[in-house]
Amino acid sequence: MNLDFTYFENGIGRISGQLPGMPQDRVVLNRLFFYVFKELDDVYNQHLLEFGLNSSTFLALAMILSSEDNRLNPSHLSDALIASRTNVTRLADDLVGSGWVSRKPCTQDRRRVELSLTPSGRKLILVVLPVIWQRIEQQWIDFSPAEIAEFDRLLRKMLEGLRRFRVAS
Amino acid sequence: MNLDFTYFENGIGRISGQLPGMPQDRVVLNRLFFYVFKELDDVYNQHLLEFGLNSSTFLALAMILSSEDNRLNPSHLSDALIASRTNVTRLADDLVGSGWVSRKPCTQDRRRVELSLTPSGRKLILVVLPVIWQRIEQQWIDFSPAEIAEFDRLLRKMLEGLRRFRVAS
DNA sequence: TAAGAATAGTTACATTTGAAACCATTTCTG
DNA sequence: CAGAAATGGTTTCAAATGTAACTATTCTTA
Repeated sequence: MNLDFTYFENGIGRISGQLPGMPQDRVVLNRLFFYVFKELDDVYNQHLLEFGLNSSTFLALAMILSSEDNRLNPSHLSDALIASRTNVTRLADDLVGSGWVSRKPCTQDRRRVELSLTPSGRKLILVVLPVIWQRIEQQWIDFSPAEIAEFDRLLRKMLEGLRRFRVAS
Repeated sequence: MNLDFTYFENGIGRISGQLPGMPQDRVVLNRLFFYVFKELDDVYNQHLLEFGLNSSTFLALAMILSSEDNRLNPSHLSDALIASRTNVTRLADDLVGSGWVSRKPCTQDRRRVELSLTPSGRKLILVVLPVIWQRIEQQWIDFSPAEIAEFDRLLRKMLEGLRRFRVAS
């Protein structure tokens, strides 16, 4: 797949020449976002493949590791991953099937389930995390701390703008 | 689906307290990106629904409109949309089925196909574009021109960092 | 405290998308 | 110029993910 942004930019430029009223810089910005996201997702899935993981399974393991007492409900995982509960059920099936996670009923609330890392799952994520962190540092190596802080600020501001902008449901 | 970023941030904070060496600000930045993207995609799909469109069909119509002579090959569309040729075939099927696009064989190169807007497709996209532009302006209303320019610069810089970082294929 | 509402997880079904294989055509190259 | 390689489009198959319906349990409230 070709990830050349110029196809889009040229098109947008031609429309802007024909029709008045396009907020061109912001249209480009929204679209640029798709390109960067696509690349980000692809690149990390590539890097995780060598460990038998993808961004969902990796993040799930990391979130269970980060939980108190090594226990996490599927619903919380669903929130942390921005994934449907359906998908988290399936994800848990996979992780249990791979022997990285155990699934036990919760005694306090019998509707719930508790996901925990098995020793093998814990070992895996503790190997993978430092490798991924190193690569994240590589990825951002040309950014100054000030640029990183500003990027963070702009992203959160964009998120707020989008939420205000949601269609009422 | 809950789009609360704090689930992730809390988890990442706990891991950082346990394991040394996490570039926390950049880890958060990468993840924040997923959240913003998800929201962006959702919101615009919501807004396009009232016209019977989604972000793919909308962008396809816009790209054909922007093409020279109102003609565009599926392959070019695939590049502009960052979508597989498989998917563009299907997209074209839909658009032709809805009566918005016509599909004709190309006389110069008989491997190719030419997608053009029908009068009805042209009418639709000319109605939708100004509406969407207005909403994009709303979405970005709190951003100064300097912030927009800086955001653009940072996104392109991030894209470059990611491309250098790709696994050799 | 009993009935209704809400929550947790799963299942069945549908949607979206891409990879790989395939055919037709065009371009490259020895 | 003939065979090999590349390109354009489609089809087949598979992977990923979501919605809605469903069961079991817990919470709310009249």
